[in-house]
Parts: sequence; C-alpha cells; structure tokens
Amino acid sequence: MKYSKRLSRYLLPTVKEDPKEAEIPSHRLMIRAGMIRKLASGIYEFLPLGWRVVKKVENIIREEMDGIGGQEMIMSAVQPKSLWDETGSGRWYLYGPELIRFTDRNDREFCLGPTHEEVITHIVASNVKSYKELPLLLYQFQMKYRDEIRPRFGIMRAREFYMKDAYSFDRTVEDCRKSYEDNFKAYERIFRRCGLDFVSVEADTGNIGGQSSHEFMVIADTGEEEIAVCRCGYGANTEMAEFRTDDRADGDRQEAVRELEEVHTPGVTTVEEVAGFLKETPKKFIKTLLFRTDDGRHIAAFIRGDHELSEHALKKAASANAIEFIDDDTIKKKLKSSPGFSGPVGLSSSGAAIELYMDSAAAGIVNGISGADRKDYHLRNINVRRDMKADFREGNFRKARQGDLCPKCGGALVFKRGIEVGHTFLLGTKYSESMKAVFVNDQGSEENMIMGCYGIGVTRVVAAAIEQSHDGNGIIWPAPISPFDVLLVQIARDADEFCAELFGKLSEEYEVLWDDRALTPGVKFKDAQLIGIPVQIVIGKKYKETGEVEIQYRKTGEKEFVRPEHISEKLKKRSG
RNA sequence: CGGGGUGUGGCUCAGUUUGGCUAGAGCACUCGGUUCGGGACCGAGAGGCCGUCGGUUCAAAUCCGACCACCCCGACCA
Repeated sequence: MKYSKRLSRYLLPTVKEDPKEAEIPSHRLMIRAGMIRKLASGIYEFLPLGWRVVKKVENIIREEMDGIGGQEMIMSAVQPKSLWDETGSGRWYLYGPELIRFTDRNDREFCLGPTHEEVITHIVASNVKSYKELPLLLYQFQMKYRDEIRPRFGIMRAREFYMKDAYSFDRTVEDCRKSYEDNFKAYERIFRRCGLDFVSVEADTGNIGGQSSHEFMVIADTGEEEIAVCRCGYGANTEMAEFRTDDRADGDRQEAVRELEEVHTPGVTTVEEVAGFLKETPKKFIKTLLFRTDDGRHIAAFIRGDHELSEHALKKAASANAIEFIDDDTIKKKLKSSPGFSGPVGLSSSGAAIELYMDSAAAGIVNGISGADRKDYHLRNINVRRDMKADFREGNFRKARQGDLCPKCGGALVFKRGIEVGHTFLLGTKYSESMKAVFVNDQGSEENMIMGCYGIGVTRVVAAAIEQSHDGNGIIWPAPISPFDVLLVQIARDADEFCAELFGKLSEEYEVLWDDRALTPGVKFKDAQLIGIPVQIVIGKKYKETGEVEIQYRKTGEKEFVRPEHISEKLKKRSG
C-alpha cells in the first residue's frame, strides 16, 4: 500500500489570492498551494504537502549518494566555537554576522551550523587513522543556519534551509579527483532525475575555500546568478568567466593621439557624473579601483568605464586570497592621490608602492579620461602606453559580458540567469592540515587527508523546480518530485463508494490524494491545478452513464476517458 | 547596514491627504436553505483594543515622536 490520503483529512490550506509578500512564482505558489508558511523573515514552516516534495528530492539525492558509496549520518546543528578555533583559519571571525551565535549558561560560545567542514573533519580526524580506511564519503541532510543579510524569495534564500552536505576523504590528490568526479556525476543524475534544466559551471570557491569548484545552476529568469555558457560546453559564473574579446567593434582607433590635458571637474567622481560633465561616453574612461590585499600590498586595477571588474581575475593575477578597498586616508597619504580622482598616470609616476593591473580594453583606449590624482581634476587624452611611467601588468581583469567570445572555442558566449542548487569543492588539505586529519600510509608515515565537499540546497531545489515548471494556474510538478502521483478529484457527490473503492485500488500502485471535500467543482478544479499533481482522475457525472472515468494531465491539459480497470495501463503507457 | 515602501478581523485591501459620533468591503469561517464540471447564490451569525509605546487634542486608524515587524533595490550564499 502506498502513502495515500483523503484531502478532507489533510492539512492543505490553499489560498486564492496572491500573498503580498511574495514576488516570484515559486514563493507565491508555495504559499498558495499550502506548502509553506512564514514564521519570521527567512524562516519557514513546511506544511505536509511541501515537506513531501522536500522528501522526494531528498530520496533521489540519497539514492544517488548511496550509489557512489556515500554513508549517511547526522551531525549536530549546534557547534562549539572551540572547534572552529582549531582550524586556525579564523573562520569564526571571517564568517562574520552571518553566523548565528549564542552562549550557553556557562558562557561557552556556540553557533548554529552554516556548514559542517569543521565537525566532519574533527570526526574523521579522531576516528580514522590508516590508509586502509580510506576513501570515505560521508553525508547528511540537515537544516543549516545563515543569518543572511537579506533573506529573499521565500525558501530560495532563507536563513534556515535544508541541505545535503557531503564530504570526501582521500589518500591522494588523484583519488580525490576521482571522488570529486563521482560526486559531480551523481549531481548530474540527481538534477536530471528531478526534471530540472540545469548547467554546471566553473565557480569561485568563496569562503569555503579550496582549489576547484563547480556550481550547478538551474536555468531560470528569476535566478540570482548570472552565468556565461557556450554551445561547446564551457560554462562559468560571470564572476569567473574567461573570454576572448572582440574589441575591434569598439575602435575609434583612427583618432589622432592628442596631448595630455588637465580639466577641472569639481565634485564629480563617478564615471557617469564625469561623462555627463565632459560630454563623453563611458567607453573613453579608465576607471581606477584601489585595493589592499590580505597580505597588505596595495594594488590598482584599471578598467574601461563601461566595464565591470572581475574580482576573481584580479585576485588571481595578484596572487591574493582576499582584497578590500583602500581607505581614503591611505589613498591620500601613502598613494599621494585623491579619493575619487585616482588615475593611472599619477599612480604610475608618484613613486608610491603599488602594483598596477591594466585591463586590455582600458589599455587600448585612445585619448582616454581618468582621475588626475588631485582633488577636483581629471586628465583627458590619456594614452596608456605613452603616459604610464611605471611597469604595469596587462590582461583581462573585467567581467565577461554580452558580445564576448568563448575562451575554449571562440563561439559567442550566451548569458543566462541561474539558481544555484548545488556546489562542489575540491578542498585539498585546507581543513585536514589545520585540524590534523591525518592517516598513516603504507610506508608508516603520516599524511594529510585530501578532502572534497559537496552541497545541495534541497529546499532550494524545490523552489527552483517550481520556477521552471508552472503556469498561470499553478505548479506543474515533474513526476519524480510530485508530492503525490495521482489526485483523485471527486466531483460527483453520490460517488463515495465508487471513489473509495477506486482510491483503495489505485493506492496499491500509486500515492493518491483523494479530494473528497464537499465543495463545488470550481474550487476543486482550481485547487487541483494549483497544487500541480501531474495526473488527475476526475469522477464526474459521466462515470455513471458510461462507466468511464476521466484522466486529466496537468502539464498539457489533455483529457481522456478510460474504464477504471485500465487506468494503470494508460498511465504506464503515458509515462513510458 | 544604506535607499525605497507597507503595517486596519485568517487572506486581499478601502478609509489616513482634510481628526468627528456604532471602523468598512470582498474572500475564508459557522448555521439554515438553494445550487453542484471550472474559485456559486440567498438569509442569519461570529470575528478587529486599526503593529507597539508615548505625545497633541473636547475628540486619533487619521496629526507628531520613538520603537518594532515585514517587503522591495544593493554587498553574501545551497
């Protein structure tokens, strides 16, 4: 017997009107379909129907994780600060206010886990000693806690969310690559099975750390991430995307090179303001961005005015782990420049200790405009190769954008929006080294374990599935993650017995929700569309006349009439 | 945290500009009746110290102040 329910005995508070707090389809529909309710900003309850979908996704993930040798366990959501101190990486502080902290009655500090690298590494470090016990792949499903700056879009970006996190431990980097590959492939199977249209892209490793990283993106206009993909299979977060340029299109190359000239630009600092003031296009500007690296060096990046800096590319070129803007005081005193009026000419000739990174597009500007490194003045007619007085590094330091070409095949990059539902990291020894997760190899000496970690936002997958599959009437569930297989819609009021019998029979094979509520047909049909179960079996007045019942398919709206004993056969043919 | 906005029965909202006597509508809910294949109809009910605290006033949902909550735009992430 499958899990089946009568709707009259099921908590399914559907809502006719759009809730005003919800903007995007998934959020709206999850509330309207009685799946979730909000308890506080970014904190949601899952009602029975919503939780069933979460469990469907969870089970698919579980099967695939087990399939690659994963072992499920559960760690505490509560973590002691002392454990975080062990990494020596200062992650307790790096995580900042996003970490939900509290103290117990004895003033010991704890947090609610935003992720579990520290805990799992601790467990493995203290329980695994020999190369004979490796590799290991451990995973769990659990609520994670992040005090997001701005919770948004219902469960899409919540402060409490359900996540699958897996951690691999290997003897060698090659073995770890294999583990990474296994997980990567499992992710592809998982998202395919969930019926999602997705791509995997190269990604930044963020504050989890590590060497290699991929994000799994569900394609949706409402996605928060911008990704660049190519027909050849290349794909990357735009933050990361490499590209070849086709800047010939930009050329005012014929323009005659003119003499440097200082112009008075009182109080105008941003590219837009100065462009307006001087009546020039942003393409003529060299935007100057000043950073301090985590190891204390000063660097300047020069980007064309209409371009955006790729922090990733700059960090990579400068071999920095992190960069932050330089404060005004330092700009004045150490760099002998003026905040808001910095530019390549002054910075390269002042003798200040600063590394210079010039984006290729900016380098190619003829008679460009930039700050004059003194308050309220800009320089015009800058020609980088002529006017820069110190060595600089040239390269791509901007983000890819429309019109750029694929770095692999030279084809046109296509930009899409995506919802990040999964992220894989090849961590290496970042945690094992600091937390002494070591094993004894077959030579009898100690080595650090090589780690990987792999997350899937289970609740976000649910929201993403709805973003991708809905219409004006409601949700359209992909069959594998639908909360029920079949919705039995009883319209005829004198059909209780018939429906009860059919319900019992169908339940042997399908998870059935029987709408046995004493409501008017309109309400029941609308609710049926809203909650989006793929197959509806409607018992109306016709069943008595012809002995046939009606099957309606949510996705296409098609209807067909069959004898009750042929339902199963029909559905099999349909799905097969 | 910066910018914008909203708080009035369970839900969606009117009323606030120009203070005034019992605070409204639709939906949902309860009871009775009529309906019964695409969010029905009639009748009768129940449900609100108008986000909170303080102030102005003869009188405050309405004016003033503080606070709180929530939503949207930016930096963070599964």
